[in-house]
Amino acid sequence: MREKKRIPLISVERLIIYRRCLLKLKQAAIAKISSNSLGKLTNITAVNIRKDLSYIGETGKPGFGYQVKELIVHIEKFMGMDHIHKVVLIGMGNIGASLLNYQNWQIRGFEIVGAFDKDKRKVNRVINGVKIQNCRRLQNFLKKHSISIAILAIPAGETQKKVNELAEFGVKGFYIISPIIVNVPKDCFVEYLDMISPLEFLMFRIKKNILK
Amino acid sequence: MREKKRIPLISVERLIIYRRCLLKLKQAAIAKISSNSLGKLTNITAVNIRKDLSYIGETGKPGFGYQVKELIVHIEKFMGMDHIHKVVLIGMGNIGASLLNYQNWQIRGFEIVGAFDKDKRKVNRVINGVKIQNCRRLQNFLKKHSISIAILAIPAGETQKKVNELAEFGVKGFYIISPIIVNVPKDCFVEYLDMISPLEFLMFRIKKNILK
DNA sequence: TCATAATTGTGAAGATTATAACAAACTTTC
DNA sequence: GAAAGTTTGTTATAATCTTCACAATTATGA
Ligand SMILES: NC(=O)c1ccc[n+]([C@@H]2O[C@H](COP(=O)([O-])OP(=O)(O)OC[C@H]3O[C@@H](n4cnc5c(N)ncnc54)[C@H](O)[C@@H]3O)[C@@H](O)[C@H]2O)c1
Ligand SMILES: NC(=O)c1ccc[n+]([C@@H]2O[C@H](COP(=O)([O-])OP(=O)(O)OC[C@H]3O[C@@H](n4cnc5c(N)ncnc54)[C@H](O)[C@@H]3O)[C@@H](O)[C@H]2O)c1
Repeated sequence: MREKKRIPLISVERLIIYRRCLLKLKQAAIAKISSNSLGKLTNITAVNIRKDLSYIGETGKPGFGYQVKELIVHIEKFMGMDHIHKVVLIGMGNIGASLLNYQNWQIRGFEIVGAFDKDKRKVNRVINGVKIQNCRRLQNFLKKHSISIAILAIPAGETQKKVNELAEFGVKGFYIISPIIVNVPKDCFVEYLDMISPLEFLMFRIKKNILK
Repeated sequence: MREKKRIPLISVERLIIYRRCLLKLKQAAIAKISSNSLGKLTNITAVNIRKDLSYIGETGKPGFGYQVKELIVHIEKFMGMDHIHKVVLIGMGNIGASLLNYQNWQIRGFEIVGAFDKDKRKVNRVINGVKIQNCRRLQNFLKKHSISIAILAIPAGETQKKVNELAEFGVKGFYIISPIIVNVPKDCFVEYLDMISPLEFLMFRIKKNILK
């Protein structure tokens, strides 16, 4: 038999959407769903969904569909969401504070265990039960709690510097909330969030009348 | 001659990145750049960049590269960023307030001209020079300023309802800042921002050691 | 129980996107 | 001003991703 191809990353991105949607179904006490119905809820074609799910192993029953709870577990297992991952948050301005106030971290698989800022006026303030710390404590904190993921919500101009520093402290994953692209050491991983570009993209689609 | 193919939307997403990067270069008084250097700055291959740019017409000079300022103008023209687009912001919680406090709207091509919340305690408060209004005023406001784009930063459960309402008021573009997928009328456009999924995706890549 | 309907999983085909290869155009250097 | 070096734009090729088509499996209902 030919070797099974690795799942495309774009399928993984959709798995995240499926899971998000399935969690809502579970909450609504809906026990089963077909690829067709899930497609209606996510605006993804049914066959695309089935193909995506086929990468993570058989999960459905012909003539029936998918057990919602089972499928959630299956996706989580595949994605390595076997436990709550601890992360630190750097930069407690508008976005940093918002993220710290976010109420659904657990369900998404994360916990913010440390919040840091370089501004002394913000240090020691408590947001949503987490005390903001001085950045000087970062190195020790990361070591003590063996954290390897950081969310950076600081000005774009500060970001590369901070990434370098954190990489030295052993951070392997960076989630950058700034409109900037950074360089990371070869064994590190980085993802970006530019909150404005989807709006620019939307504008373009409206102007050119591209409904997708 | 064969008809020129329409630009792929994925190329448009990259155009947005190029522009963002070029604006920084311009600010740093850098006048020219090659596809190669731009590739280093954006982590996109040079040939991919040239291909993307070829969709919007010839813009570079062989043996030289691109004029930064020219290229910015060219991209903006192509994308229809010929003026500042006015948008309204619905939901003045953590994210809504952050967005209203964002300092670079103009450079990204937008202006938030109205902010709305249903919570009476928030109404009439002023953030960054914009007074928060009661949602009841939405319809008139949209009409008066002929706004057709709304950013929704309200709880996921409220979003579909609000979209329906806004669509009736003539809004054509929706930027949804919630982990939810909505239905819009056929002639409407929607883009999403889920702030957490990139982090889930990052986690997956770390676990499976996928450096991209 | 058997026919009919629903639904999955997947190989093959089709569509889209990225990369390679290279001629043409421009710059720099001697 | 000719030769060498850059860099673009584009065609051809390769890789990736989506959709089609359909056999296989399960549920439903007469
Ligand atoms: N606010 C928005 O809606 C919005 C929208 C789009 C993009 N962004 C981007 O998100 C990022 C954060 O935005 P924001 O509005 O929260 O900014 P902000 O200015 O409100 O907060 C930045 C925080 O980072 C802290 N900081 C700065 N340098 C630091 C360092 N080296 N180490 C630790 N902390 C440091 C500051 O003290 C401040 O508290 C920025 O890059 C911004 O461009 C924000
Ligand atoms: N805060 C975060 O970091 C974060 C992270 C990920 C996702 N999100 C999502 O972003 C959205 C907004 O998050 P937030 O933290 O700003 O929420 P929030 O609760 O702080 O703010 C929501 C605001 O919307 C207002 N509102 C509610 N219903 C409304 C309606 N029908 N019309 C007008 N206003 C209404 C509320 O009064 C409130 O001011 C949510 O869907 C949330 O899940 C937030």
